[in-house]
Amino acid sequence: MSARPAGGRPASRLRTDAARNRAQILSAARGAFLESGTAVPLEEIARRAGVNIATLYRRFANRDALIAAVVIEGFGIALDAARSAAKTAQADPIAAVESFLRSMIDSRHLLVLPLIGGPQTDDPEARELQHDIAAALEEILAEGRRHHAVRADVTAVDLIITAALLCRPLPHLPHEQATTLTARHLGVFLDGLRPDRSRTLPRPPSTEELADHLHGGTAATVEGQARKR
Amino acid sequence: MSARPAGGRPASRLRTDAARNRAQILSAARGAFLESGTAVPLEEIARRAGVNIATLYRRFANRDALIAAVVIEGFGIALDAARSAAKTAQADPIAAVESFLRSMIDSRHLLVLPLIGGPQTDDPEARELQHDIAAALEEILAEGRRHHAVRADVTAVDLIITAALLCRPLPHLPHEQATTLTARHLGVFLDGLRPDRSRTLPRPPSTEELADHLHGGTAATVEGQARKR
Amino acid sequence: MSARPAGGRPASRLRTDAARNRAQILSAARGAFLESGTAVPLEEIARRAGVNIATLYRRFANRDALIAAVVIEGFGIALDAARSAAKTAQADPIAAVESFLRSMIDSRHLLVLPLIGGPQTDDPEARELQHDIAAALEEILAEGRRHHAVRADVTAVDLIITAALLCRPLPHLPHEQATTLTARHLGVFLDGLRPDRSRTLPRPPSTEELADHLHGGTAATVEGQARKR
Amino acid sequence: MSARPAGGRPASRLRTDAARNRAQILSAARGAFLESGTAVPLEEIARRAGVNIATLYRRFANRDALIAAVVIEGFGIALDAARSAAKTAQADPIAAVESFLRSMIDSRHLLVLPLIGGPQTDDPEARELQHDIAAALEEILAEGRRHHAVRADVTAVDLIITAALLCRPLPHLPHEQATTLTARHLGVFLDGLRPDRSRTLPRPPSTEELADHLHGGTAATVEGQARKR
DNA sequence: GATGAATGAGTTTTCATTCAT
DNA sequence: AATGAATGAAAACTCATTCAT
Repeated sequence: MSARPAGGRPASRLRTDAARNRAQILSAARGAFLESGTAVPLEEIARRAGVNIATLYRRFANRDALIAAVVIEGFGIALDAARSAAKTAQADPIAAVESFLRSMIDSRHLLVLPLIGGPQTDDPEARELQHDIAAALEEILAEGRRHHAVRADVTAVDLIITAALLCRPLPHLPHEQATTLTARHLGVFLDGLRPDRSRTLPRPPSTEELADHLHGGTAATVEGQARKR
Repeated sequence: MSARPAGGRPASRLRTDAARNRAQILSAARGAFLESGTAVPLEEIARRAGVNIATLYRRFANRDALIAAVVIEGFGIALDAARSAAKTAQADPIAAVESFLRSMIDSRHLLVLPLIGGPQTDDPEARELQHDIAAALEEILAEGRRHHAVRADVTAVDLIITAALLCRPLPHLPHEQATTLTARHLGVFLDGLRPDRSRTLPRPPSTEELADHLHGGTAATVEGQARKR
Repeated sequence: MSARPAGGRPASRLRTDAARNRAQILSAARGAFLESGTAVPLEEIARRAGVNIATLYRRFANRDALIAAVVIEGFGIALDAARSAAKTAQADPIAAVESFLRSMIDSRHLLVLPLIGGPQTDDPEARELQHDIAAALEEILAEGRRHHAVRADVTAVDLIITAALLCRPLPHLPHEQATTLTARHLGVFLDGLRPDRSRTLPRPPSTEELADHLHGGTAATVEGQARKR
Repeated sequence: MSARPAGGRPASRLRTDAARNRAQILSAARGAFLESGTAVPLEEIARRAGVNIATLYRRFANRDALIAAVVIEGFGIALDAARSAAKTAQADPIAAVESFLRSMIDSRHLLVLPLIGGPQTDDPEARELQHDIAAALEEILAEGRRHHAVRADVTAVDLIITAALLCRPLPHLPHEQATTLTARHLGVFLDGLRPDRSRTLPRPPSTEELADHLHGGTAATVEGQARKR
């Protein structure tokens, strides 16, 4: 489990009711982002949370801050999953990979597009979490390579990308079918992870090249945040 | 190749200049959607296209109509790719699958999220195109199964889903890196397609179950269209 | 009968098809004004008339010109009614008044608010028609006074005002009920026209005072043209 | 006097400043509707009221809501007038009718086309007010019939219609002349109300037939609201 | 003479954000 | 700390009017 509370920034100094408001706003934001994109009117989020818009603003300076908080929440969950999977890596590395990715898929409604595919945030806390996630995954892969259980040319970044691909919703499909189809894709992918591979993967970008982009930087979202407003 | 011009709806009865404007608007919309999401101000699209906003409205009744047109354009391209790949399926089915999926990735800037993952449209023309794409892919897979070149439990829908996953941009990454990482994911996936599979895929939804959703229905886009406005 | 064709400006020099277009536009305008007010989009009038908006503009320079034409058409009808009634004034003056006012009510869908209450126009032709109407009505009243059949303090302007009041639609009521209620009001009014009057009317504005306003001038419409656009 | 403040909807739960704004907007709307019709740009109303357009929208969801509020305000005034007149009915019924109708004319700038002739609203509050007005007028007429001071075939609806006819502005005429001419028409009408009538009125629509239309229903305004936009 | 097309100039409407209570 | 209220600034959408075919 991650050391910090999954919700992100310590809500320590908040009055009880204020803390409850904050949690409700985060939860409402998650749902609203999921249903209507990160460009939903903040007023709708406030309404869902049952608080006044001004209260939302007191808690989160602006839309970006709110997005960041939601993303960090998701990263916390992802980190928990990665570390949890890493603990089982010695016994069965590929099962650990599967466990991580399945866990990601199962809680993708909580993640709300964290990882790379999701809403932009350059919050330092988010960066740190991403770094820790990569480390845990690398640990799993190292174990896999040592046991010749996983093809050697796969990296932690590949797993993160895979998680990003799989977690993004297929908006036209009902949840259950989307889950099934995603699981099928994952099944094929996991089979492809075995070391008796038949094809060579293109050289991955170096970690350095990637570092900046894995985190902040300028984003070009396709379906994305659209206007920042 | 598809019979219809890749541009989608027959621009038949349009005056020459009007047809040119229409094409420019579509192209501008594609680019703008790609960069800023489908919620970009229509005025920016008009500006990019070098026409007045009212001209855009004369051609496309509203944002949804414009999105539908862009999607249909993308579906046309996807159909061309699927049919083109199907022609080579007899020689090497798995190469045909690879050809289709690479083609999708390479032209994802033209597709602008068509297939399942993309912006919603229930245009009947879009439905028809989706149906034709599925048919061409099924043809490839049938050939693959006959030659024992492709695992038997994979369906056309799996390929469509895969294309949808791979085509969606990783907004935080520069184009080149995104392409590389996507190609790596694809490499693993293709290896997983081989028939000597080690794991069983969950039962796919029946075509009937899927049919409705592959097309219209209620959408819940995450980063998606955001508010319809 | 009025000398000129009721349609207003002689459509003499128009090609046959152009003349037909002009008539269709006028008719469409009448209906549209009646249903949706004089601020209806001109494009809707064109659509109703089955012609292109540019054709409408070729025929009528702008909204005001179109309104004027419709009003003049109505004035022509009113003048016909007044003259027709005047012919019967000698036999029964008050019946002549009744005939005129009923005739106005019956054809109010053709009048589209001409007279004073209606859409503004300062077309000289309209002024002339108004003058002629007043003259015919005065003729009736003179006869009525001579026979002591009509109270002496009523003037042609009173009748015009009455026609204006009665012709304006009661938009919330179905046609039939509106007609009945208007007829009832008219009945009471006609009874009040008898010479054995019990009350004194306030002094009417002099013809000079009125002249300008009976015609053009600045208008302040209440439900009126609204924005000139 | 009516129990409710003439301003209509109880501004109860509004903050003091907000209530003041609301009143200013209503007043500005009344004036603007009067001068330029109910299709005036809402922005102009906001400007007159000295508030931002968004403030207007916060108070009134759209043009129709604003119109309804203005109409209700007018109905409140009309009800006050009717009840006030009813109190004097015993002494002189016809004077009470006159008092009501004159009162309507005098405050027609406050009414802004309430009653039947005016802008459409199907607000339940408006319906109730209309019903109460009719009741008060019927009371007057009953008294009149009892004293043989008013012809027996006249109903409350006739008086409402008369008020509607008289209150609608004659837009081409300056206020003073319009008032004089309206007063002259009223004079004749009142003389026609006397019981020694010479003509029979057409059968009035039953209250039931009328009920629905006196209130909501589909409207077809001539100069009216014009497009709803 | 007629029309498809284009556009400039509004108008309505919606938000993010700030302020005063 | 929470909220009702206000607002500036952007969009979306609509029209009258003109132009080129």
